[in-house]
Amino acid sequence: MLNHHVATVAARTEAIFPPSAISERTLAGAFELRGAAIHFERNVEIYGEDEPAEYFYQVVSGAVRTYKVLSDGRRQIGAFHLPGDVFGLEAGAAHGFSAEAVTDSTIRVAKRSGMIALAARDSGIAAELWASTARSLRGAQEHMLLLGRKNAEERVASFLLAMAGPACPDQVIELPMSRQDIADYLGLTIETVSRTLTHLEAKSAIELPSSRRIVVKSRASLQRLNA
Amino acid sequence: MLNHHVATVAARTEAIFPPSAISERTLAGAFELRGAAIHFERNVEIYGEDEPAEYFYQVVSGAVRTYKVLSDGRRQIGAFHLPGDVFGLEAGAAHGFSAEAVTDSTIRVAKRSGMIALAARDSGIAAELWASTARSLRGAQEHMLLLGRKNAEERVASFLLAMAGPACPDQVIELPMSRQDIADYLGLTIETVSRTLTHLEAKSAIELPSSRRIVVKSRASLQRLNA
DNA sequence: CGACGGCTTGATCCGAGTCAATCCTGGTGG
DNA sequence: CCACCAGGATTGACTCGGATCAAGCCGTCG
Repeated sequence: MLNHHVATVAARTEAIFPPSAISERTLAGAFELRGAAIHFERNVEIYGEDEPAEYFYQVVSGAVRTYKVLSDGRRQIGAFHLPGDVFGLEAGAAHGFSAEAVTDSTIRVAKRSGMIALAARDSGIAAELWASTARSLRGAQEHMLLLGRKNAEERVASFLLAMAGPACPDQVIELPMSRQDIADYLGLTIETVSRTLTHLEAKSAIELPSSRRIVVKSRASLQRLNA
Repeated sequence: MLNHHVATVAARTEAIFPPSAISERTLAGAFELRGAAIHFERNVEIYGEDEPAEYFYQVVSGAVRTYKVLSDGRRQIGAFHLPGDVFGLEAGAAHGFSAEAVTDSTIRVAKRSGMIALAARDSGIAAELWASTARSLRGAQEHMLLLGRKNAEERVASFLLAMAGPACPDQVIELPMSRQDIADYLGLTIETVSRTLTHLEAKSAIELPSSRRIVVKSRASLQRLNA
């Protein structure tokens, strides 16, 4: 989802409440209290499609990709989850897609049954659970527009703007994911992603000091591509 | 979403409870009691993107499309909603996408604020609200895979199988939507949709007695295209 | 009966995919 | 500290699936 919003909520929660005063009255707080923090190494599976959904997850550090694959191996990444993001919120009994660590990541894990019981008692938690799912849905809607109707240049520009977050001149983006991940997220091939980045550099919209680092030189020209 | 599941829940609810005994303990029941049924004519907007989200909606009869458009008019339909389906469930204050009636439709409308208040009191309602949103998210995930990674023939086959619902030999599909709607749902052009249908007919997977009616002759050959 | 809108069909084009070399570059071991 | 190596990234040549442009067709409704 590339959602920075949840991250700030989590950070704020930690800032306001010293550890001993963390409350279960918020989703982030509930994760703090009930969740074990587990470390996953790069490219390790967190859960697989159709596995029973036993836990809910929150990224503490690192990055996670959620995706589906066709039987012949074609992969579509639905979202990247960054620190603070909650994922794996299944209402049904089984996961609808798989999740893997993009980089070495720390993930807080909370029992689904416990969280649901908590939500049944506390309507505030229930509301946050719902809101978080609705936020994911909104991201998915936006992404369907990209996948169904945008060309390669527009897709890459949208991705860069989402990764860049709030405006800031000469912003440096540190990409946690490979070109293959970006391609599978944008519904393109690595070659097209690479060519498009090179092309954007030629137009001096961005700079590419290294393959995992991108400098946004002209946010405006990226935005123009977003229609 | 082409979700037949919710439809059956609604139908069951009506079957079990005579009107006077309808309970607010279920989402469908809450819609029954609190929702006004409104008629929308073909192609009429139900709500627009970025409008304040004042209501939740449930299809009683007809069909609804939810979609986003780019500034130059390119349109992506995220889901079709059939009788029983709930849509427009926004956790935020504004709608993230637009909704229009595909055909003349009756829509039950319930005040968002009332429904949220009800969910705060009744955790069962809260759970259903969340489950309904999660179901939409799952549909969106599936659709991202289609839009990002399937070819034209696979897209059309997936669509036909989703519209056909549970197996049944020589099943006749009555399409409520135009070729343009199908194209905008599948991320294709009308020409490609039309050609692909003709091609599937040539392979005797389907028959096309009229443009809004499709007979599934070989579910197996459609499924083979689904990978 | 004619006209209009939605659908189909055909011809051609083009953007992204495929296939095939390189080219880094970051990590390793000497 | 430097040379080497492997895997990811870039670049190029060519192909191809679906878009575009352009007629017709057909069913419906006045």
